[in-house]
Amino acid sequence: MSTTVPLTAPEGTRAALIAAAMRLFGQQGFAATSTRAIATLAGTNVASISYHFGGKDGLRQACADEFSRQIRSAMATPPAHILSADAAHSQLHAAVRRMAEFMLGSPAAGDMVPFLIRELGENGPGLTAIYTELMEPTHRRFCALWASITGQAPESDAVKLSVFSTIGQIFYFRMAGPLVARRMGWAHIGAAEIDAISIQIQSNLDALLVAAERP
Amino acid sequence: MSTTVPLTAPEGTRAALIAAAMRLFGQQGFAATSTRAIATLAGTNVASISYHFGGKDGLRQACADEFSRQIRSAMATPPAHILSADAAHSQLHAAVRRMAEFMLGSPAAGDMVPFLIRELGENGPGLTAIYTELMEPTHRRFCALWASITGQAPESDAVKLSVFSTIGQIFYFRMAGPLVARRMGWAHIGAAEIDAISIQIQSNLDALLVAAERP
DNA sequence: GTCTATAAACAGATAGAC
DNA sequence: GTCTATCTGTTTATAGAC
Repeated sequence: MSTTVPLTAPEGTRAALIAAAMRLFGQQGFAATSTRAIATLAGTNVASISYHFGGKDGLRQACADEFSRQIRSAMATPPAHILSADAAHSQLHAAVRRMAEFMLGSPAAGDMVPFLIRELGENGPGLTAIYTELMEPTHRRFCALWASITGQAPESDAVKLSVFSTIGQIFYFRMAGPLVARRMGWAHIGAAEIDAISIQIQSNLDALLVAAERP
Repeated sequence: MSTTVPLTAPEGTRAALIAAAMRLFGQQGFAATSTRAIATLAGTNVASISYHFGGKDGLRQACADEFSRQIRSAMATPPAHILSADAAHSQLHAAVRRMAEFMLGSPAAGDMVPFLIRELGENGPGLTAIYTELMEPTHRRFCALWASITGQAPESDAVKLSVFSTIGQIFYFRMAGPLVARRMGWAHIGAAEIDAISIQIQSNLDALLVAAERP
């Protein structure tokens, strides 16, 4: 059913294995994916997995590392100096919108978002690297923007939980996508549907910000 | 690490198998769980799985059915007639709070919530039954309450997405629990932490309702 | 209905040729 | 570095005794 997007241009067996594993882990989950299937998709043999990564677990970790690496290079971290409330508001909106479109519009994200979702659902070992290198900085930056808007303390529990609430909506709509589509009467989740969800999340964000400004 | 709660009082091999499978599927996922482990935990033999359920897949479906059955009997569906905005507001708050505590405070929910989370993450076949028998009615009821409060059309896209946004937060805090705890500096998610999350979600709910009332 | 024993396929890891 | 062949253990499913 998924459009058979070709794997990333193979620059060596090692990279091909990571690309193949990321796709299959994301589609079927870690336990359900055999090393043989990975090797076949990568155009190589099973033994190369042990050679390059020490085993299936090592390949999983390598996928998580590659995930963090690609996302970090894709998301240039802006300076995020002290901002006016209005500027922070625009930045936060843009960031949330970008994340929503990235998470929901998988074609752009390739095989990485399904992999992340699986790893999150399975509480995989790769999450530690992804957390420290990607999630924690992102969340911290969102909190800083949030605080610039509402005047709250950036690292207060209230701000942290509010940011999690917003990010959580994005993740939920991604994970429960099929169920949401069914309830909404959507045949599938295309550009229009992603737009509707994204707008809803941004509207929710504003509602939360307004409430936080007037406590 | 998890407190070794005894399985539900074994009333026959069939029930014991379902209880054991629900726990192991929830803890490790479907693919990572062997039929032998299930049979051992259930105090029976592997062959009984094929006998009673036709195979591992049949057992998974039986778990999903049992899940829906238990939740439906636990959640008596109130009449939900036409309500004043205030009454609807109280009911919606109570319902969201109950769901949050149920989803986050797993001991009360036993092995069912982890199973549901796994099934959701894996997009398992059991979800169809769970959706039609549990999620759809619940979501519909929430929408009705929401509409009674804001005056919107109960089955409008805006209301449906708003309800999903609220429910989604609960699911996210459950799924990403370990990550959230780490960022919050929580050693674990106990009663106090569940309370903090629940209060946050209810506060978010109010913010969304206020925004919906004044468009 | 329950169980033991076994079948047949598959898993991940590795030895060793090239 | 890459590959074939193989080892060892495990998987689900089933045959057949009780």
